Amino acid sequence: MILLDYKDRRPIYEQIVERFSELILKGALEADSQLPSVRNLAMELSINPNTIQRAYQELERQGYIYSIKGRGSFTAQNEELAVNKRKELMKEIKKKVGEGRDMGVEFEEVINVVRECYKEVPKDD
Amino acid sequence: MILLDYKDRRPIYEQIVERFSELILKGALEADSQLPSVRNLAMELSINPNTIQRAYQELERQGYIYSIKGRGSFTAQNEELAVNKRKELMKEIKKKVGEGRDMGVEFEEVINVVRECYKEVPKDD
Amino acid sequence: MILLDYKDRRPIYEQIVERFSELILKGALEADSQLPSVRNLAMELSINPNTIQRAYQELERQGYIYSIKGRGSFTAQNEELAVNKRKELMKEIKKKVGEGRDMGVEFEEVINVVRECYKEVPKDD
Amino acid sequence: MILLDYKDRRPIYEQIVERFSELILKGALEADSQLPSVRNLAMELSINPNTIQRAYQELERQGYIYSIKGRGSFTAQNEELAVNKRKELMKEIKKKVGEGRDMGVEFEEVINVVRECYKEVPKDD
DNA sequence: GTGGTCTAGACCACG
DNA sequence: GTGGTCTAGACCACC
Repeated sequence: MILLDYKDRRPIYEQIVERFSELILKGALEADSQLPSVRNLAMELSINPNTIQRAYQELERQGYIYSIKGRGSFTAQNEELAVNKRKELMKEIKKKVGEGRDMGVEFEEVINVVRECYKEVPKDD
Repeated sequence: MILLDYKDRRPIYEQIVERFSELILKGALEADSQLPSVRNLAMELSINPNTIQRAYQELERQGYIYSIKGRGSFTAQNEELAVNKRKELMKEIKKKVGEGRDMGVEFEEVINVVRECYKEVPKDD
Repeated sequence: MILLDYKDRRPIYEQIVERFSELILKGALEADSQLPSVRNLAMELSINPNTIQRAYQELERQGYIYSIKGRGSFTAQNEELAVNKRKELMKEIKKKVGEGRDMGVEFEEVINVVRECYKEVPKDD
Repeated sequence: MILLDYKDRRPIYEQIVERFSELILKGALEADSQLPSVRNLAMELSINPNTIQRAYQELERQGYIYSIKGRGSFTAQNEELAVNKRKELMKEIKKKVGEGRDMGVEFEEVINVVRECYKEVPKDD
């Protein structure tokens, strides 16, 4: 469910946050479904529970999940978050495309890449 | 020429590296033109010369510039670098577009964003 | 009668305590009226009877209710409690107003807020 | 500068966050002035550096301070934050006054308390 | 020196 | 069992 990349410069907790937020935004996790417990996930990934704790806390702060002491952590499925994320994503794409244009990438080349993406069959991993 | 953002999470030297590599790749700096000396640039930006030194080292390591002892540092204008950078950029765009697709962004929406980018007059920032 | 907020950071039992003490202090519950039984309330709220038990214990400890073995729990309508609560409330208001003053809130602004509160028709929530 | 209350139910890091945000909002700390280093403050308060780290991280997240690796942490003096905080404060006061009203506190009593607050000479502690 | 991340292990409150 | 806080101590990147 979660794959860690220790060579990645980003901290582990951030990778976990990104992975879960992705799953939630894609709708791969249903609303109010329970996440693995802090201790279990820590064992599974062979890392310290504190690191999971931190990731979950960040996810809660960002509105992706909510945690109840003594019960567990659950997905929040906030539609507003998804909208914002999509907007942000489009902005990033725009920025990247702009950079490419400045470096001499042709319009058709970009279009082809986009077309390729949408040819593929969407897959949940 | 260089604007530092102290509130940016990235280290200063990385900001400098990115700025120069951008200028070089976009062709804003001609080949073999001389960069400001470590000491001058450090003074101008009011930062430690070590930080500039580190940025220049990194730029040299990546092939963007070359240094001649006692003479200074010069832009390398390496075409291979530009090709790689463009490839990398396209990969990133592909990844972002894929994410958008998984989150329900429509094909046309992406195409429109790309079109918009190419309608604008290219500008240096 | 009782609404639980699972996303609230405060423990369930504390929410129950607060709700009952509020009802009692406001006079919404008459003196010596019987509270729902631990078992019934637990069923109604779909939570563990232990949690209700704990809430009732806390309410008894604070003097809001009294329990008779085999009979049930009853409201205490303790006038002293109400006086203390009012004093505590005034202290809190004083503290908040002081904070506001330190942050530059004008005297008139506070007075207006207070006036507004007393213009409204009192409502039970 | 910071006083910890170990009897307080709130976690230590939260007390630190509150204290600093108060000082910043009141203007007791000038903009861009350096905060004590994580290690120093930890030593001074005889607590673990991680706890300070967490407090500073939270302060940064909320926009009260900004931290630069290798340099230190600095106050941000964000005016928007102050405005929001004042609004929030007025809301809280309104709520408390409403509670008091429901419990039989007279209008004049509240007004007197407010007047008292504004009679006092403002003091920084 | 600075902030930032992580581990190991403990204790608490909650259900 | 659950999440939340804290300590002690380590290592890293940055300046």
